[in-house]
Amino acid sequence: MATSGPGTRPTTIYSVAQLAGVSIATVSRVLQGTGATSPQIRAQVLQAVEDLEYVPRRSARSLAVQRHDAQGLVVHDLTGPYYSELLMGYESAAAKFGQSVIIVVTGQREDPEWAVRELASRVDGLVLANSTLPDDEARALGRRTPVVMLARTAVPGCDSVSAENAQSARELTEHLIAHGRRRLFFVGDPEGSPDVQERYRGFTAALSSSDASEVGSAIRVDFREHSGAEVAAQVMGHVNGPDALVCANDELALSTMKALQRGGVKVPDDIAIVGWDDVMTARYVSPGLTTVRQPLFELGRLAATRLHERIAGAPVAPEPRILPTELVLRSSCGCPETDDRDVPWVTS
Amino acid sequence: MATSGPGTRPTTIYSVAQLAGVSIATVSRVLQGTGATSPQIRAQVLQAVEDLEYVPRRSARSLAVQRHDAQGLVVHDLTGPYYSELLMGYESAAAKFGQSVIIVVTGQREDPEWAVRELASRVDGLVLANSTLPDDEARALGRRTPVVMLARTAVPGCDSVSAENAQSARELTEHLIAHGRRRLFFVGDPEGSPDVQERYRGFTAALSSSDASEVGSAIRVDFREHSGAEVAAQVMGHVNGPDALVCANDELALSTMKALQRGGVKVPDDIAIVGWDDVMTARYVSPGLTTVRQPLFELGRLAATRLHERIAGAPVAPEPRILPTELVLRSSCGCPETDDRDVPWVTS
DNA sequence: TGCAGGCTTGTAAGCGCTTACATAGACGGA
DNA sequence: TCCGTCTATGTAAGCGCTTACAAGCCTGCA
Repeated sequence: MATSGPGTRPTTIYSVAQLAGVSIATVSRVLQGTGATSPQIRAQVLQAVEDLEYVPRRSARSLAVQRHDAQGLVVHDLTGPYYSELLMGYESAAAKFGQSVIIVVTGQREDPEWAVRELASRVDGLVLANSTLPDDEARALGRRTPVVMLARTAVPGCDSVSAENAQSARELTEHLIAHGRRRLFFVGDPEGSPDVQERYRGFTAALSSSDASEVGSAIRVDFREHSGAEVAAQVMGHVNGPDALVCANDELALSTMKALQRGGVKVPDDIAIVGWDDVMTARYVSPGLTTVRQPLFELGRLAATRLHERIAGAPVAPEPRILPTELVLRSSCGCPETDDRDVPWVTS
Repeated sequence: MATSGPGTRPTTIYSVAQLAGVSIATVSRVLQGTGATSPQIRAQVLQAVEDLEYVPRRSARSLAVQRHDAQGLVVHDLTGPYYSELLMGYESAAAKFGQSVIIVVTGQREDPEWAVRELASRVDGLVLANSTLPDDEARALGRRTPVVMLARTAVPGCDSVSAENAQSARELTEHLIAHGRRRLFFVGDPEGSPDVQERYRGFTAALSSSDASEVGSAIRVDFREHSGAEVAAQVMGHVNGPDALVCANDELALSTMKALQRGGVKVPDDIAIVGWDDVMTARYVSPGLTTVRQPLFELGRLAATRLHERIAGAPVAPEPRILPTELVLRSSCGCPETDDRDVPWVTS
């Protein structure tokens, strides 16, 4: 029979106690399930709660118990399929632990550090993704609250989860070399993020232990889709241009591939192209894009889980947790076209 | 020189006051910028704040001022490009207002209503997307806290923002009819969401005011990518099957198209296919997918803005706010292949 | 010299909830 | 019948912050 119109004072634990004819302590005990209560009283309280549509104020509870039951997730941006799946994994795990998740996107912020500090004051712990805060700031945070690093280089005193990069990059590159490619270029900016840096490392490692002629330099461009045209222009100018492109992510790979095709270049005959992430588009284009699949959902889930453990008192894990990735061979690398029935519909 | 190791009591406004040699009220005033303070004292306080790395506890402040500076966003899931862009728009606007955003994904929850109630107790207002809570529950919430409906049918007493559906669906359908298509089917489940329902309405409206033979029934399948094969199977069985498919979203359209092509059906010659959302893949496949572009970023931003206004005391808008969508004609509908240079890289 | 009035600062009362501790019954054994 | 033990409930002291109000100080004018 909630009579909480606008203007009425909102219902508090006091209203409930009054209606049920008990003290607020009893109401609290009934609601928390802590302390013994007689069935009789419990029923009365529950009835009053229902009548009043009472929901305890989180802030009051947080203040009293010094706990927020919330986790903070700090990412640089949210564009692309990468983050939505990560976020799904994260949220679902957090939900399972009864934790809310508060998101901060630092990309466009004028003052990310402030935003994160403010965030830290309303959660029990933080997950920091790459390209959000500098390491020293992260470490400082780690001293005051549980922090889990996501897809970034480990920082002492903080947990860290990420997907494997260098090894898969190496395998991917070796795969291209096995296809007979010799003039391989890396596309993307290794300085841009630790992930890309690792991939570049794997790329050069594969090259240096092979007889591929070029030293595998990088075509440094921005991460996103619009860089493709730029790359294609650079590539098509050369007489002795690359015969294989290892791109830092799929968006880059796809847009480059499209720009090249539009310019009359045959993929993979003239140039092989591979990417990273296995976005949806990768399996729809022609030729299918060879790429590396990251367990994004799992990564998100793991981050949430680790943070929850830390919040619950677990010590910092000594070693970073690195999830394995998976080569997805389609035909942009030179492999024969397949039916690609292995679509990851049942990922999680 | 923060000495806040584990074990030390965390720094509060009291520590700061003590270190600065003033009362907590003064610290508060300096930090809030409310009330006059002498430059002298202010400097001392600020210094102490810095030394202690003090950040006010949000929960204490929220309790005192009865405000959270946070908004809740409730969505059914987060998969696909739809939500990531929406979320970007939402978060960026909220950040501009100094609001945190807490996300709840109802899709996998055992008890969404509880989750939302709990959410409501830690924010100043809520945005409810479609397929999350039933209308009556939404209305009930709207009575206790500002609520903005997102992409769902308007509920009296709540604001509402969404993208236009019926009219574009109608235009899309008429476009197919203009291409000479006569046996049009809708793919997707109109019962599934208000959005789809609207699109179906536009679809049938276009048909009934034309001479297209079929009455335009719907092939009812689930929203997501995996339904494509199912649709293709149904379609290919018929002798006099459809010559055009209007799909509820791009994932459905794309997977159906792929399955059909794999089965030897020519798109658009044998069957035209159109979708909805203009996901990234739509411009990479061949033939390019004709679809409808929704202003997702803008939609998110608008929702956040409207909610913020409501929280600030603005009254409920009498009319739902409906953003225009845009037909993106590529070639899966039968239009000649274009270069499709109009990629929306500069959307926002 | 005295005092009104404007600044600055301190005091203390909440905000709504949890929980340690006190208290009052109920029950059973001697 | 009395008392010790439990058990169910109430009392009240915080949690850390804001803010109305009181109080003290200084300035300038009569």
